[in-house]
Amino acid sequence: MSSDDLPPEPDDGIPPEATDADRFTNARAIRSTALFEDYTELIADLTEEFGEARITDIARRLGVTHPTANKAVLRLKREGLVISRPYRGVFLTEAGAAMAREVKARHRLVVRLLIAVGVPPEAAEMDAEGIEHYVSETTLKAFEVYLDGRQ
Amino acid sequence: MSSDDLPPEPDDGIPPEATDADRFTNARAIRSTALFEDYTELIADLTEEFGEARITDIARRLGVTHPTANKAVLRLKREGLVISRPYRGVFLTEAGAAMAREVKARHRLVVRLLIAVGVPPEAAEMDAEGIEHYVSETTLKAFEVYLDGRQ
DNA sequence: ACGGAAATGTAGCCTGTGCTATATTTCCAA
DNA sequence: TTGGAAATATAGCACAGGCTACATTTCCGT
Ligand SMILES: [Mn+2]
Ligand SMILES: [Mn+2]
Ligand SMILES: [Mn+2]
Ligand SMILES: [Mn+2]
Repeated sequence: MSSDDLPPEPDDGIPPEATDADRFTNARAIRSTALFEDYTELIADLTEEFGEARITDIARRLGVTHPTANKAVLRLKREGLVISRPYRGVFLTEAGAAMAREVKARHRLVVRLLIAVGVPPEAAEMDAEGIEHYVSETTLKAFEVYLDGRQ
Repeated sequence: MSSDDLPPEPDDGIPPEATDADRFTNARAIRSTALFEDYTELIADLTEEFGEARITDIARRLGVTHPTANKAVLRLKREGLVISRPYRGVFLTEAGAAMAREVKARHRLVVRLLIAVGVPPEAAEMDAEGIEHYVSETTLKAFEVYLDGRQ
């Protein structure tokens, strides 16, 4: 993103560990996509429930005003994640649907893992809404293995 | 924050579950403090290492430019988390130090738990940088219990 | 069929968080 | 001691993501 993906480092035998800056830069990058992930997941839910996702419903479920939801949908549109016509519902594109599926899977897995290690379901749901966005593919796989390994 | 803390709900026997909007609103609130948490934690680290935290070091470790770090420090100052004089180092106030301690404890606990369930240490460190901010007190307690309950 | 209510859109404001370019200050080595 | 390099500050731009106020469109009950 900012510097090279993984600077080769002069061959001094030291493994190219992730530096502090790498970690923070990674977290910042994720932060900027987290909102889109929540929107696509929610739009998928609403579409399943009602056949379409209306701006008002999106706004209410997210706890924001509708102008805020409307603006976000414009950004989603610009990114090719949704399509919509004025005064009509919002629908996911293939890319948007793919993101929704991916996020939903992550969401469920995080909740399951939290509950498995003893977190009360209510707290697990609450915390997962933020955590889900920061769980890497590697970590996700580890969660799966852990959850499978205890039937 | 936005509406009441927990609306009592007309006494219909239904337990006042956290609604979707509550979860998203919670996540948004946390998102706005996550940056401060990272700064205070980092300033504590630098102060321990070098006796003070210089803007340049803060910026480098976070992977941002120094004007960005400088502006953030102004906000931290306004919030009473740090003190600093122009062209000098940045120091935590008591409130800032308290936040740093709290965040660092959370950070370590999250990393430990991730590793305990099988996440590779490298990935655990990376993901924890984002996850740490979204782990509630309840979840943290559960992590402690889980980690203690295995030797 | 139509008129008011509900939904949606738009304008415009604010703050946060990033950046580059430039000015100022401090520090250090000759 | 002093001049250039390094560090820090400031100005100003951009965009995200909140909000309120107001305009427009759609929907629905009479
Ligand atoms: Mn979420
Ligand atoms: Mn989610
Ligand atoms: Mn962090
Ligand atoms: Mn941290």
